[in-house]
Amino acid sequence: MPEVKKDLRIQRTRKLIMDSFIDLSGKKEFRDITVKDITTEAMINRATFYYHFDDIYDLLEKALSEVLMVNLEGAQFESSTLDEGTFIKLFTAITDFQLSLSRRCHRGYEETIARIIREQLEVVLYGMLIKDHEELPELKTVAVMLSWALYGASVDWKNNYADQSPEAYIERVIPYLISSVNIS
Amino acid sequence: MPEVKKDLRIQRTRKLIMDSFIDLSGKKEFRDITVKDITTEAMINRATFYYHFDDIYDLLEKALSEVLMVNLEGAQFESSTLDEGTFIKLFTAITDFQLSLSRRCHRGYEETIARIIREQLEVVLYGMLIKDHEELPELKTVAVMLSWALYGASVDWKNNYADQSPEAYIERVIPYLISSVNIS
DNA sequence: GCAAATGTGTTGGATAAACAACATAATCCA
DNA sequence: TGGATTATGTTGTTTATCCAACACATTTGC
Repeated sequence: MPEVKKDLRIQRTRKLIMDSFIDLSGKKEFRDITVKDITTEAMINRATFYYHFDDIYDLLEKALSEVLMVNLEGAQFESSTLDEGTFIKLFTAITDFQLSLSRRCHRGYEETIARIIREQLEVVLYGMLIKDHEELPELKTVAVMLSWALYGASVDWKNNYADQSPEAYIERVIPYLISSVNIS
Repeated sequence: MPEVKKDLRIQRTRKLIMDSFIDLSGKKEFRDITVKDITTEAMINRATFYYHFDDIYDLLEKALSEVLMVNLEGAQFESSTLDEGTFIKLFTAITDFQLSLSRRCHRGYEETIARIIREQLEVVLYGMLIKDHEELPELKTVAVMLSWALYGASVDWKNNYADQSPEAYIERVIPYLISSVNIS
């Protein structure tokens, strides 16, 4: 579904850049990482960086999207519908992702990260919803709302319930969530 | 001294190939490694492999040379003359290298490996000899003989003295070696 | 405060590397 | 054995990447 660029050089170069960036993120804060650092580490020319990304924020965005997408694909959302089990898996994928981020200091970019997570969630959720129903504009909105809900829950879990497991946190709520939606 | 190719693409591609080859060598025997394996792992086109290397044996040769050269540079031969200390360091560099090889199964290529080690040694030894003397054809021959001597000693150590340290093995002999050379 | 140094983003021309296609050689396995 | 599959090298064309140079912003340190 993401338009796959096939030229091996493009795949390889993007991988080198992303890997270098993730590697550097483990060593210093985002605001201390320069394009020069990344291209030196990746052994590519700086001009080549700009061939693939608008700037370092564009890279941040795409790198995070990709990492999150890998997490989500681990939940095999593509082959499943939106039942309780996949709902829990989605939630833990988000919390896992946020945990891995918190170890790599992206302070000051919470807004960006939040948007990335929500946007990806939205795509995944919509993909699942149209398996049970048909393609409707209303389902787009449902996906938007559920993505905000899941993201908000992950923030709440991190701030107030980090002592219990993400699974426990979300399982606890699901029955009430379903009934409250059914009522309306 | 090795003609340094400056284009970043060349450096990067060679590194990718060499790293992939060394990586694969840790997983399977040399005779089971195909060019396809290497290029797939390195994410480069097979034709590009042949742009840099004649064939897989050429790669074996250059990869081994490079690894050995790194070992030898660790001994800082460039800044030193041929005294007892550097002699011992050279010897341990060789035995270290052979040990690392024995963990990666290059069975059937002992001849190639032996030649690579001797040729590299010869270059390094000659570089040291002309610091104490001047550039003479005779010193080339001395370098040849010493390189054979050191290599032969490393084989003997591996076969018959592996229970003692390389340092002990070679230190033990150096006094006799020097006097026997002085006599003649 | 102001140089000097370092980083950003862009360009045009040169070149390494991808791709696709081919012929041939080695390997597999029924 | 023999046919199928897989690996080896090679080639012409296309394209991604390099390089060098540029103008401009940001940071650094005296």
